[in-house]
Amino acid sequence: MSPPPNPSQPPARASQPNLAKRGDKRVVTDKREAILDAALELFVERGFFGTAVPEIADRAGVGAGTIYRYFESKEALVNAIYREQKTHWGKLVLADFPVAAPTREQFRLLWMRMAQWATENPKAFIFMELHHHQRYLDDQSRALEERMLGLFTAVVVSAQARRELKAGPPQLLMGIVMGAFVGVIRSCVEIDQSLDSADWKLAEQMLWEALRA
Amino acid sequence: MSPPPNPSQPPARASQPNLAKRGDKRVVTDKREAILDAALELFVERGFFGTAVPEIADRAGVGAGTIYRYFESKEALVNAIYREQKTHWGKLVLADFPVAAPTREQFRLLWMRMAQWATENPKAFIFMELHHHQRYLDDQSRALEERMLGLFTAVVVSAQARRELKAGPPQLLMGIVMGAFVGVIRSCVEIDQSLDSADWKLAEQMLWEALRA
DNA sequence: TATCTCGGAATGAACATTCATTCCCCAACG
DNA sequence: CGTTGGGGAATGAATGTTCATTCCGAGATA
Repeated sequence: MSPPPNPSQPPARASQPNLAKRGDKRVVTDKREAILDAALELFVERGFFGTAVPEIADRAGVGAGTIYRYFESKEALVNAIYREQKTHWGKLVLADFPVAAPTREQFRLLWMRMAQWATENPKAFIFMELHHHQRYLDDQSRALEERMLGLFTAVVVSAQARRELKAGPPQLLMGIVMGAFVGVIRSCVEIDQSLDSADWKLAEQMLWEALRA
Repeated sequence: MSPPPNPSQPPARASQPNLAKRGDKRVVTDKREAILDAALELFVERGFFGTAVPEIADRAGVGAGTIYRYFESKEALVNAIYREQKTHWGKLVLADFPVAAPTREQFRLLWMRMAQWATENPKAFIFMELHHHQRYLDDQSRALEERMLGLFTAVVVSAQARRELKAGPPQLLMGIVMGAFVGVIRSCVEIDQSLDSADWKLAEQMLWEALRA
């Protein structure tokens, strides 16, 4: 019953700085980060169950055991990635959201921010899409998902109230937009080249025409 | 080296009718069908690697070994499902396609047929979407996919030539439409209730407004 | 030297697949 | 009409493999 190293708190954060004097967190973060990156890629390529933990270790350039110093289990790892990406995404997309702006502007902003983020992190986007609602996501991840969904729903509902969006189940409108967005990402990930900004604008225009009242 | 039963040819078809006099194929088909159905559901719920073969057997109400009388391997099983569904879907959606009709009509027809099929077989639709481009799909399945994609691309390109659809990469337009469609399906599978026809029409209208020139 | 992180072989559980056996159907026979 | 035997379908325990997780010795740090 001797307490094992606590994996939810990466070694360095728990102890005193074990790194170069200058408050340079990287020595610590590096491995954790490498693991997260490798796992993200592999989960996207092969799925959660299709990915073996030692594979993740190989790609991250660490030993298999090391993963368990940073994460309690494979499941904890996937949840960590999910939450980290979702949070990051949410912050970027919703930062300073112009609550009072016309819906047209709001939509353009959301779409373009999403496009930017997804262009820079296409794998991360696909990851979130893929793992959405999977049974290995824990309550905390689900709650996060719910919360973000709620934010978007509120925006949609209020825009509908102002008659700037078509009436209809908010779920439906959001499903269409998010689905289309994923479709766009896929259409470029599959070709393995990123969309140019003209294409993104075209897509934005198309979706707006779909949504507007 | 004694030849094992050939799994690609279900037992009954190879031998004399082993069933009730009346040319009733069901005794044979039943198990194969039950396996396909169970596997489809489980693959949708848990993914390919997340589903254990004996689980499939349980849900199908057969012994684990029986699956291997009908399919060479788990991989062969998933490919069989994929091809069967894709083919079925293609036939239904593209039957008597009105090549000369206005694009508006063509789109309405395609959308509504897809909606009907997906409403009747939501799991099948999600299955196809999920397994699309996975590495356990074999060349034959991929080729089928390509062929169907080609058909749709041709329709889009020719409609663009007639200036009835927006100009832009056909991949992009198709990605948006299919993505949005999946989004709609998801929005109702997740709520676990099927969309009513008004919602389907609304979605169709929205997407058409996105596409039209 | 004392402490702490790492790597990767070792471990036990779970899995896909196999195969010896059972079960079922029916035709032949008494 | 009841019994019996053959043949093939079905089964599920057994098999070898793969995997998530653990463990321990080796280095690094101080």
